[in-house]
Amino acid sequence: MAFGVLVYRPMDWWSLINRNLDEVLTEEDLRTLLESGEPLRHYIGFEISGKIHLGQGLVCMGKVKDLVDAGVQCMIFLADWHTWVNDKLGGDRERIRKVALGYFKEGLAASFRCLGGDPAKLKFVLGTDLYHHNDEYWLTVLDVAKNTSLARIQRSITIMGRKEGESIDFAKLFYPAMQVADIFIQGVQIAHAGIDQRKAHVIARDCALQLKHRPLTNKKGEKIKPVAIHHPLLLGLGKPPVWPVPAEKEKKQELFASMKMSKSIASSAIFIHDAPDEIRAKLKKAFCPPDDAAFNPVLDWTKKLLFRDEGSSLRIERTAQNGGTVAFAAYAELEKSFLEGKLHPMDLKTGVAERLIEILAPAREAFASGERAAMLAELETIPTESRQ
RNA sequence: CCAGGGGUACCCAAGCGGCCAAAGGGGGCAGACUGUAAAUCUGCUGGCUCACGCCUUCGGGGGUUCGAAUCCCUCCCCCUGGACCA
Repeated sequence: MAFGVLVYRPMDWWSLINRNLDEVLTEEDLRTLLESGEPLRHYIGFEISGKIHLGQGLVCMGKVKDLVDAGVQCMIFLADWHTWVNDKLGGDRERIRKVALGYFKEGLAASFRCLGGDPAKLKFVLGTDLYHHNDEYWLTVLDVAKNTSLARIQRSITIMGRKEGESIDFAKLFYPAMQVADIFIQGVQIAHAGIDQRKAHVIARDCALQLKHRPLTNKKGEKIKPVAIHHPLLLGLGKPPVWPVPAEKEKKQELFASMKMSKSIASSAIFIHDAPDEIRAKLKKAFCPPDDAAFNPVLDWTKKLLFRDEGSSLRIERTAQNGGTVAFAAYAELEKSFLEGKLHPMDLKTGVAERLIEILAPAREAFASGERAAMLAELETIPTESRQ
């Protein structure tokens, strides 16, 4: 649904922006923003780390779609510098830049099309371009650094997919401050990422009112904190490292992070351009306990990918012997049926696979041949991680 | 720059002159069992071979030896601490 002219309808904005999220920091600040009537700017940053999986292609971009529909100016930040600092893609800056503007940009655009969006409405920004001849940026990095502590930066390196306490080179300590500075230098009121990026956003909010050089301000010129919105992560398709999952909430959170879809474990993830048979095969191998809904990747995906929109439905073909074809009009209905044993895991898997194959058709076609196929082929020859 | 500890197959980790293609675990793959996966059990898991066997591996390079992952030299890298700057 295209919005030729922006229509200011705060309550619609609210539900679009707020839905399917793990958290909003804070809801009150978001409300204030929406009611201000100011044009809203959003950003989400991506490390250029390899193939685009469904968490990035459908969950991240799904939220971007909501924001675009709500009339927010959305920026997709291609974080080539961060990628280099984090030793991804072989640590070659020129190659990273090339993949960012080639494969990655094209892949995110194709993902956006899978969601029914028009990529022309997205603004892609490359880190290198943002920082070029921009002393203000590095000033902002230092301003952020002056307003947080070393201990806090060290704790925040989990945003890089690093373990707390892991030995790292010093450059990596710049990463969180750079990520925070990206928000302020671009003047975005809405910073968006997965819940795993929470620590960076909390630092941004905590130092927002102290910044001297590039504070975020409202139209009255008052300093404000950026609103942070965090979408959930998808579960990886494999069995959780600890099973059964302990009941304590804190442990659950930690564990959930270790169970997220990871592109370094190929069988845990599906990529936007995977072939139909790969999608079927990966789902067939997925962990799918018939009596657990909380840590069941297939149900998790069903809920987050197939029922993200109100009014979604899922049709599952079954043989007459297995109960015949069924359709579910809501996730809750499907989950109930599954837990009652009326919907067999294998049938759920094939149903989910077939629907995903449909959804991903635009991305698959985009990368099937020509220039984009070449970009993908080239990417696959590059090691994902390495120290220079 | 110094001291100490390390670098072994996809990962962790034993081995410390021949019996080492290299124990053990994990992971992966295949099969059995389940209308899925998991769990459990069986086999495979450097390359080429049906196989005997051959070839390439133990951070890089160079030596010693009939023979080296194992000893010596040298270089590189990682970790812990120290020194330098004061």
